[in-house]
Amino acid sequence: MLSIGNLSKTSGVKVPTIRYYEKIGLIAPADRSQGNQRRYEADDLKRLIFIKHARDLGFHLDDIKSLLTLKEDTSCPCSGADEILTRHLSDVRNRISRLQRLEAELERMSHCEGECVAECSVIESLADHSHCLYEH
Amino acid sequence: MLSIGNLSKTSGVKVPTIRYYEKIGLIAPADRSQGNQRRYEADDLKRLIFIKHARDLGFHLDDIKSLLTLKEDTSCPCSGADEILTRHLSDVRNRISRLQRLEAELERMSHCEGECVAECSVIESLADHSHCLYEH
DNA sequence: TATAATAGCTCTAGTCACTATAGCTTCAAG
DNA sequence: CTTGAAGCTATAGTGACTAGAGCTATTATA
Repeated sequence: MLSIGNLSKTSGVKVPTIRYYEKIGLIAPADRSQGNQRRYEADDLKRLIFIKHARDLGFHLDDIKSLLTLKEDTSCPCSGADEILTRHLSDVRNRISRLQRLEAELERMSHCEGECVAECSVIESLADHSHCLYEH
Repeated sequence: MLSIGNLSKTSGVKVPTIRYYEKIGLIAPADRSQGNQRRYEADDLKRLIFIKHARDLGFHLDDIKSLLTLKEDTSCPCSGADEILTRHLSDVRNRISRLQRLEAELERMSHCEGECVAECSVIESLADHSHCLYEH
């Protein structure tokens, strides 16, 4: 039997976040002690670690909910899980390439040599889109 | 004299977003027509394009506010602008490398070959952190 | 000039995934 | 038995918008 504080320490998920997950129905309402405090078991910890792990990997709570449902239902083929992952992976790749173009742009803008703002390349670049390397 | 709709079209910033920017003080309250509709001039368009541009590059509104202030004050040296940019650039680089580690992890997890969830590598990977390549 | 469609107005609430605060109660250690 | 840490609920705030309701103004066409 774990208190919410211990569950938090063991899982790495903050206490208010655990309560938040309960509130939105991502985890089941916890059992309560006589004094109305939450008490958890090993299974709850497992579920929370799964969630933590998926969040660290950037999955949305919605997708995590779906993954947990798939996990529960041992009969159902896992193509659903694969689809969620594939979608997420392509999303991540998208974000990477957008950020890399951004990086190039920012790199190019940086290291202003002007002394006053009138000559500041940073501000000039931001003001005038036509200097840009790519469309955005 | 531009209506908010035309300002929106020309700048690429959505109408409600323009009103939102006014509300939070990022742009000055617009002049009004006799019928109380917002009317804009060339300078307002310039400022909005600056903002749009900086947002596209991922700057926070707070930083954009600072950049606009620096832009206004033509006397002040632009090291402030350079600092904001440098900070943002390192933030972008951070995000890129985190996403790349993520990508590797997701790639490794993907293409589940199991038929039922008990064998699904995606779900298994999420449940068991010890399979991971890096700490997260 | 009349009318209808489009655009604009304000205000409130919702999004996502938490985080912070206030004011209270319970628990565990000494 | 006391004290301090941990727990409880409920509400509000974050960032950067977005959506909706219910109204008014402008503009294009008949």
